[in-house]
Amino acid sequence: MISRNPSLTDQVKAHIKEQIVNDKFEDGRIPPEAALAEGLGVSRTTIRDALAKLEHEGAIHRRQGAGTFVNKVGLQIKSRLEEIWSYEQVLQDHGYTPSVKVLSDELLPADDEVAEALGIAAGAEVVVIEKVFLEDDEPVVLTRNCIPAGLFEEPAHGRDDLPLYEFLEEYCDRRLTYYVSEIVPVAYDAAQAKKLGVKKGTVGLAFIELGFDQNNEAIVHATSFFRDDLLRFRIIRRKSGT
Amino acid sequence: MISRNPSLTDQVKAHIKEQIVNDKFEDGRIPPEAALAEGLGVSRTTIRDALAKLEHEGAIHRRQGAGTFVNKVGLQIKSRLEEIWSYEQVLQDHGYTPSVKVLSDELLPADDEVAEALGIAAGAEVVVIEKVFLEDDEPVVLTRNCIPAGLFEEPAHGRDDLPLYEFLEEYCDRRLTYYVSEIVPVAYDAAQAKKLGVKKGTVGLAFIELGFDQNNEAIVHATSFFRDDLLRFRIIRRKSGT
DNA sequence: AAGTGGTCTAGACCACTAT
DNA sequence: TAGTGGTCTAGACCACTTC
Repeated sequence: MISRNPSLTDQVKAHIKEQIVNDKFEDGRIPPEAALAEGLGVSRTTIRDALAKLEHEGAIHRRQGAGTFVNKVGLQIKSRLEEIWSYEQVLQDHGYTPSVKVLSDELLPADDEVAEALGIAAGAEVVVIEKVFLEDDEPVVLTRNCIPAGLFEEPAHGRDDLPLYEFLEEYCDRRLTYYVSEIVPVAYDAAQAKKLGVKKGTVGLAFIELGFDQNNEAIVHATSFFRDDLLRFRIIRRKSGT
Repeated sequence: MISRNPSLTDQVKAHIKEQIVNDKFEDGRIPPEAALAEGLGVSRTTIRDALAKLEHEGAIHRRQGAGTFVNKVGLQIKSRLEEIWSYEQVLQDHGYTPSVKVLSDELLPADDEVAEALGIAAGAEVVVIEKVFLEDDEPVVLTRNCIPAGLFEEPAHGRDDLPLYEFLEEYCDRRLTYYVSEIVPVAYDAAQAKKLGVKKGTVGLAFIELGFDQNNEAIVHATSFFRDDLLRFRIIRRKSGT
């Protein structure tokens, strides 16, 4: 029936997700795992892996002994904090048509905090790209990315408007795999407020984060500032055997 | 070797985690899955499930073809946003010795927002418990929980200082299984500032959230306010095939 | 070429829920 | 008691990294 890559599990997941969003399951009840497995000609393990992913992102709810059900509340959640990858995508998910404006793209000596986080010498050069994401000329997100200059094999001319992970893949040959993000409430200073189109002192959310590549090396220090009146983040918090 | 409950997977996970934190693996390299499976007398699936959980919480890093490694950065993260369950635990993880003070415990008519979120009639009665969590008499977290009065089989006398999930299990016979949380930056008003021991207008983080039970029913509406100078949240953000 | 993690299968049994 | 999801096994093959 199906080809590899994306994996069988991901194809099954997409298949079930599609049926969910198109409301194909009566009473919000999803068929038993055994029935799904037989119906799609795959093993129950594959079905379970797909359902586990759907449950994790809040689309379904499973109860041992009872069954698997569509989770209406979870389906409504846009911009799940732990899954944010590109701000263009976040804005699109909110129904906006996003655009991006590069405010600056400079080679600067790293300040101490950034240098330590990236594991480079204090004062070593970093490429600093400042961007703002807008919808209909209204700023929603302001970002500042610092990338060690040593990572570049050649100067990156003019493509600094690319999503960061594409930019890093293109010019540094590194794949961004995860961020460790600190969530900080801030009152915007004059400079930030101007770039975000709000009054000085307006309250907003900031991410201070470090991005790592496939070899678990820190490759980017990023700070992002958000318009709380235009974009809010949600997250599903579960009990977990830490 | 081992008994069920906690599951084999969780026992294996705890076993490996212990070796990680005690630095038993040379060069931060974790043995191949096949070796772990043979060594512990379990199947490779069980090992993989345990490693998947450890990777998800940031303790390890896996690379196809290369191996499995200890993730020093991830290990240092306390208070991972998506895993917070009791604030006592959060404060303990930060090395504080927490205490809790109940500010109020009343039966009130629900306001419209809370009533709609909980799916009860506007003005229906809710039990409202306001608590503050402290370390050395210094407030760190302020919470306000609203529980539909109809969930109580008997009045809950005096045990409102219990962690919320224990309280709900004890008096309402419901197990809190997950929260959907909205993350909001705020400037504290006079009343909030006084309870948190900060100046009016201080910036902080708030959670506005809805807690669900094992049957996916909303059972509690909660708001929490934090002292940003004493407690910060972190999260690992990964690419995920949504 | 050897060794690693990633995907998938087929099947067994357990724990829990409904009726 | 029947049916559901949860755990675990043993084994096959694939994709990728390392040497």
